[in-house]
Amino acid sequence: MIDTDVQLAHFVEEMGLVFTEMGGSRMAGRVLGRLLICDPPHQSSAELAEALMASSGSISTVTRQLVQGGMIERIAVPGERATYFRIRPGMWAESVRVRMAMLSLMRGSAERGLELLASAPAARRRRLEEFRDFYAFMEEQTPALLEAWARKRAMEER
Amino acid sequence: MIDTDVQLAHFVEEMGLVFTEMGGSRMAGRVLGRLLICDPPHQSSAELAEALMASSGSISTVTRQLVQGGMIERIAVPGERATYFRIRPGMWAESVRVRMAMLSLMRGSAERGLELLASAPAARRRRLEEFRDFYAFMEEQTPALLEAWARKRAMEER
DNA sequence: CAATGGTTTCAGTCCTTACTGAAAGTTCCG
DNA sequence: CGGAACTTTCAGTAAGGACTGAAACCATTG
Repeated sequence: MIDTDVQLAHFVEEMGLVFTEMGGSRMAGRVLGRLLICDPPHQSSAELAEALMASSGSISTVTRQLVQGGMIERIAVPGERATYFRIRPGMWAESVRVRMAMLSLMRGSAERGLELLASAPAARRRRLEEFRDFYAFMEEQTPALLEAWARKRAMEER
Repeated sequence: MIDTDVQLAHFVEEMGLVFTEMGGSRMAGRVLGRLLICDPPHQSSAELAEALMASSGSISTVTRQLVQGGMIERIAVPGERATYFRIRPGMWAESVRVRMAMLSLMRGSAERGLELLASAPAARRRRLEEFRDFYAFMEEQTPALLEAWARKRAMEER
């Protein structure tokens, strides 16, 4: 039916909004949304621009960001000028790894704070210690979480 | 020494930047940073405004947000007009719970997408299924993670 | 090597949202 | 109850970043 298209567009917009909610950019969410539902699973910049009614410029910047972030990848087809993009296999695990970098940013700040209070009474240091310990804990647990996900994936797939 | 103060201010600013990086607001990061290192551990709005060189207005809005998000709490002292704020015990676990709400937002979008492709071939649905499964998995694992953190905390403390 | 199809770059515009400052509101005290 | 200390509200401003559109760039084909 014809209004599947408009509903899919709606889904894409929703992804844009959810992404802004999570601190990302709207267009990045839209591109990912589109690449999640399109058929075939790869799209050229021009196709994305058309489908999302966005300028070629913003598609270019946002695809670059997503490629750098490991969320999507470029595909080249011999005898074609266009370069295509598709969801990168394993992108979800990758998104967690990216997030993990932020965890260690936080932990770093906590540690720098603790250095400043190196000679302060223990009671005053406690808040920062808990802060640091929490992010250290999260960082520590993340790899196991990703492994569990990989195992689950492997089980279900084959 | 006197330049501890300027270094602490530096820490506070760093927290502001890290927070923007994570999708929060700069001032929220500054307030949390300040509340992590200040002595005593509670501060009035006016004290925060002074220490952060911010307007009383922005302190008011940002403290409200942080209270609603479970990051800080209000303290009232009898016979005092000022209301004080301090880091809420357990704020780190709370921050994960807040984040978990976003996970379920994402899963919700994935599910709505899948409904749209209900009658599409399995190959086309696969990307969305992985998307949904991933966030479902994360949501599922989070409580256990928080319990592990709580246990660790309890062990070390007493 | 010119022409065409496609992508990137970049300067400028627009939109959003954080922040300010002043006025209004609240709470405690004499 | 009037006044002082403090906080919240709100309209307006400022700052930052996303997006556009046009021009430059690159690659493939005749």
